[in-house]
Amino acid sequence: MVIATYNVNGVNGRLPVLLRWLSEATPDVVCLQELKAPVEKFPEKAIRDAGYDAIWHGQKSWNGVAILSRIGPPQELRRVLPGDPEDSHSRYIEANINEMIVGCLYLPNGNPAPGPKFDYKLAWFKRLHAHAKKLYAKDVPVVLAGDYNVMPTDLDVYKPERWVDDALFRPEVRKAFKKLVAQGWTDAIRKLYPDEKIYTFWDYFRNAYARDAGLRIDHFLLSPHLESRLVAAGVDKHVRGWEKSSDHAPTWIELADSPTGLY
DNA sequence: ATGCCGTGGAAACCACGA
Repeated sequence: MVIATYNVNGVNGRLPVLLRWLSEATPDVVCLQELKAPVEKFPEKAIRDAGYDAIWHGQKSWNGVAILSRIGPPQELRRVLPGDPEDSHSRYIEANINEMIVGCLYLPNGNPAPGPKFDYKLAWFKRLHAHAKKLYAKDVPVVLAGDYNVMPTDLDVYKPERWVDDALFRPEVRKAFKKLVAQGWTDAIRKLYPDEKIYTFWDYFRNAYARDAGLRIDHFLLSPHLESRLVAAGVDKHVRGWEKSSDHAPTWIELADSPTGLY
């Protein structure tokens, strides 16, 4: 089974790219971020025609997350990260798919830092930490996939010294990610490739993609049930080179069949 | 060091992204 995460940067503007990648890669489950579309403008029919059931949580102009599946309809568990009734951003959606919990998240960018946006990012991280802890305690297969807007280590940035004061790389944020993983989660890409430079994002400007001036900010955190089944992972980097591409590339993991064969 | 590119929405510019 292949699970992917892809920050599409506008699901309607990128629809041809998304559909092309879906037909080429045929992932079983896909977490999308940055739909940039209200709930009623989600391209449900095109996604369905591509063979996917979907749930989504959008809002006008910004944010927005979705979970696609071609192995059975995602059963929605929640569409809000608990802990702040005032939070109006659509940044989290969670589903049960064949006895596996899939959390799709779009963590706030946080720039400029310091400032209210950075405070919001850290607060969101704290809520994610609390929720992830509860999910972990369920002792069931869980994957938390999405755009974390964090480069966990120096290896995840083309030029770390340039990013030390950025909200994606500041010590507080790296520490928050580390603390989250320390609950017992596995960073899937790093588990398989502990020493390799692997990026999931390249800026649109300054020729970043051609220079491979990238960042690794899209991650999969796996509970122990799924970590034991992890057989492959990668980034569909070439998609970033397509016309009208998002600035992120689709990132994926492959899991061996479960012992029960259910998922 | 920097929004240089790109999106969406409103209004012919602005907010936002990483």
